[in-house]
Amino acid sequence: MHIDVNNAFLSWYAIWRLKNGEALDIREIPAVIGGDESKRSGIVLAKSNLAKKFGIVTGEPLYQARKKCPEIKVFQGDFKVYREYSNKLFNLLAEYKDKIERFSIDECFLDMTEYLMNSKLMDKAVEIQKRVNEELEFTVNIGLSSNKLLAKMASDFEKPNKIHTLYPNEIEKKMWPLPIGELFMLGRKTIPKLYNMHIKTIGDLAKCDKNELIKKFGKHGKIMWEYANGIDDSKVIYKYEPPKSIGNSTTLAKDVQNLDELNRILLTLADHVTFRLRKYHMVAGVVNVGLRTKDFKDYSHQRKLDFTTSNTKEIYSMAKKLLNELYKGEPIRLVSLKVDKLSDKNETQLSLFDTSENKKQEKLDETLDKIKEKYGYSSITRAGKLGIEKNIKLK
DNA sequence: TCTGGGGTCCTAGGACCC
DNA sequence: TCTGGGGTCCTAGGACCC
Repeated sequence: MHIDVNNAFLSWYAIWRLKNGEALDIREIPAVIGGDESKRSGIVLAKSNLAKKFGIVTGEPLYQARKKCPEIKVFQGDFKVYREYSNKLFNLLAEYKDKIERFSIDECFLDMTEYLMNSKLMDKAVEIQKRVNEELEFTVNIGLSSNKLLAKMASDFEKPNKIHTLYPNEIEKKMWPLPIGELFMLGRKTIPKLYNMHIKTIGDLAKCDKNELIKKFGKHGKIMWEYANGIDDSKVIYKYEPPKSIGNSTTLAKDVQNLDELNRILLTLADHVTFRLRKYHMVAGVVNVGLRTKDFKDYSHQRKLDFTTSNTKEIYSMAKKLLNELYKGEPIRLVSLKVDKLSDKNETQLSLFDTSENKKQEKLDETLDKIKEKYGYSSITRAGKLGIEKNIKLK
């Protein structure tokens, strides 16, 4: 069973507004959840059903959405609200299954094999949908099938508040007529290539020669052929999986063409990334710094550390080195910092160079983290950063 | 006032080893 | 008798997801 919240960010924000005394339900008007245009993050993150009728799509710039529908209302939303409602949904679902794969903030898979066997699966889906409607006051689409890919494809059929099945014997009728762009894992780069090969529907793709696709697209070719044929043997992953990488990036309100300023932005990112890393009790083995120019060219440098660490100063020191190698002096739109090759702190061998200076640094991080946990992330900051943070936004 | 932010996985090429 | 073959590790870039 795949469960997908309809217009998640917008629905959840709408409910939260109503609970906080607002009269207008933004689900009933042409509305979107969007970024902040003055900070150059003005894109559509979610849309109401009425906004969808105007052809507004997720990910497009707000100004384009406004061209499609001049009276569109834009709301900024609130990530804390999303997390709260997401948790409510997963707590409700936990009453049905201990095995839940949280696929994203608003999507999950449930392994309902035992219900599939005694053909009670549809009854369960109806019951879950009804409870979500009544108790949580939003709607979900539910997809049912014999594997994850088909269940996910099914939940994407007609919306909102619908339950669909897509069993193997329904593939030809329900999935093959759809345009290839509807298939999971076919994105904006692959679709035009397939179109050039006169492959326009999922059915066209399914009937292709598998080996030809592999020759042309490698591993991805194999996956797209299998998905088009409804083949997927992946399991519902219900165990906690620690993150493999942690990163933060920021689009700057104005392009920056100054290495010192980029370094200060990087320090802010380093503070944030390492704070999150330490919250997971993990250490990193690789540091990656990326830049996006004003023409949307992305480039990055990464380097392995001689040791693993979660210390702000050490990560920042490497990040700074990488930025200095990377930066060629052009106007920069976005700066990113990512740590990779993560491992559990307690399972990591102590560095041979675990000096008293390192211990002091670790103590400093710990102390600052505690203050941030207790009084809020921005309760304490660096003197050198005061005044520049208006060009950066971090949640 | 044109184009977010956080992730995972894959590929290609180069360095280096035996 | 100019330059094999197999492997690992590392880095840069890109595709895709929500």
